[in-house]
Amino acid sequence: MSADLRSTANKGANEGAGGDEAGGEAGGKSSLQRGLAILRLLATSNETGARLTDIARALDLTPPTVHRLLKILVEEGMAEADKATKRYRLGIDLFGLAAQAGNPNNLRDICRPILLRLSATLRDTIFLLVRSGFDAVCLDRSEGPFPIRSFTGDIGGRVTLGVGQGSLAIMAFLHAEEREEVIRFNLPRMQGVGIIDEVYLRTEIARVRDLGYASRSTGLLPGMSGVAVPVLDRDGHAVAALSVGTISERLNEERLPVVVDILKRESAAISRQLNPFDPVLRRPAAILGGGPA
Amino acid sequence: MSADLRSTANKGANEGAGGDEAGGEAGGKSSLQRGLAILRLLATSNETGARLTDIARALDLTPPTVHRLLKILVEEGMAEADKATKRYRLGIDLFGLAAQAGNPNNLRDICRPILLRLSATLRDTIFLLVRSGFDAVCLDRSEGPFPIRSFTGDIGGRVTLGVGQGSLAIMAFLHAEEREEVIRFNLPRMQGVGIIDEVYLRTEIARVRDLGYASRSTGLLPGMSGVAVPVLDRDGHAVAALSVGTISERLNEERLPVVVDILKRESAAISRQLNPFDPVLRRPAAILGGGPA
DNA sequence: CCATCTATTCCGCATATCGGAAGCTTTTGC
DNA sequence: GCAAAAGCTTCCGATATGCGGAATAGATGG
Repeated sequence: MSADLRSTANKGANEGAGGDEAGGEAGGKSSLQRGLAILRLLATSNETGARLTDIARALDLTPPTVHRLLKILVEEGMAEADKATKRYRLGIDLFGLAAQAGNPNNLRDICRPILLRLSATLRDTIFLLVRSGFDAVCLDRSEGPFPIRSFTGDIGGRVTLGVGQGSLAIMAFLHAEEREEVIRFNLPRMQGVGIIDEVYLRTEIARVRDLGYASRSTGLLPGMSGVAVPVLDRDGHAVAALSVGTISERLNEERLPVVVDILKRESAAISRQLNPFDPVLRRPAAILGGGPA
Repeated sequence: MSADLRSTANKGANEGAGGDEAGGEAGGKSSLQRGLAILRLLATSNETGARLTDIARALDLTPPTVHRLLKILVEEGMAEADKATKRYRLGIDLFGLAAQAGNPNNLRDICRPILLRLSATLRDTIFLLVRSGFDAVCLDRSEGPFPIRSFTGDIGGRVTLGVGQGSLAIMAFLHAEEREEVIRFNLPRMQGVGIIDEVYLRTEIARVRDLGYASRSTGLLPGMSGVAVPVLDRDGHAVAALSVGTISERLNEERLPVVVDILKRESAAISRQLNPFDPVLRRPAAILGGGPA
């Protein structure tokens, strides 16, 4: 049972009153927290949608409360009610919000064509990870055509920083003091999911720093492997990572250097776009060059 | 009955040419509304971030209130505080939410490669629009290399359904009764932005239905034009639209048929992916749970 | 070093929120 | 087709919750 990839990890540290333990589902007390809990719940059941009473039960709230909160959420565009099926889904307005979220320099937009290209070239799934606190978050993903895929990391999914090649690549290229902070905080969280031994972790980090990429054959899943390179800012610190997830056979001694080479080249391309001298013109923009298709 | 239907009515679309209207009014009354108002405000200032007092002033709230709400939002991962600059930004968790939002059948994932390909082929900006209530929402976008671009529609942006080629293409292929409902509701909203005349609108819709694509030379912006095709479900009703926005010169009599042809082909490809016989295997097939790439 | 602005804490008051109960609608079961 | 069950929505009083003024602490800048 692996760690949770979903965002449910953030249980508030505030367990004030005893209250009901049990499921410990959700919530907090403020209506804002409850509203957000509803949104998170909807996110997990968006394919089918959730009914009002389902939500109430899952979050241990009463129907009237859920009704009132949902009404607000719908009015605000954060949720949508399918009148026909009486089911609620996340609202599209959230989409507009998130298009801006946690996306420094429009990293996602910049990287998207590159991800597409990489997944087509390498025929494997490519991930774009960024750091968020003590986690790495999957900012984007592009599936390759290879029939066996690591499903790892839906967009928005989190991993403990240091677990997995992508987040290891990020960690290796953080500021030294930040890295120390992360190691200190994350070591306890890694129990059972990855590295337990601090010495080993530090050795790995040093190796990644040295090589410029992360690739450990002993993946979390038997038979699966990954290789990742950091995306560096102009100071040489990681802002993100490009990661390939595939079966171990496809990262053998012969192919690995090729993949690493390609990844590094694309990463450098991203860095270049991230650090233009003039931050305004981010696109090449060949003036008037556009002939008919 | 009636009351709760007007989901999308309140919020103005944010597409005025650069006119960014300060996030909007006071949050309302409930703390949930206020919290969401803060998120929306953060979305408009994400590049730079917003300070606590800025938010307080913009939303007409007191600093303590904003402070408390922000604290909750940060705890819940919906906002992030840059301790260094004392500025708040949207949190990455929003990203995880929105990856699921308003995205039936993972339309976005399916379409992304196609958008990329289209923008590369046509050298213009391609939009993917879906219907949301009485609006069309930009679900994705891929910029083409042509130096002059239609600014229309950031991701998440809304347009009144019926205004613009993309939303016209959707409207033309709705269920008849839905279309009537939309027309009735939207006609008043179109004053000044587009069609005012119901007869003309109906003529246009009929033409689009007939031709299978929407392309009016008289765009909203002088000199700019668009061409769009619907993305149909297996019943022949629109679930989305693919739209090209460019300058009128690039959609002349010679090129237009070519573009339309390409668009139609890609749209059909999307429809095919949308309507697999087995709706289950749409997802890549998760193998176990757990680790990052 | 003081002046100014901002972020954070505290606390009493009032209001917004909660949930039980009951009406109303839709679905289920027969 | 009817009765029963489940779900959705409205109402309303009690109370917890969130609000904002005032005060404190921290940052900024002259």
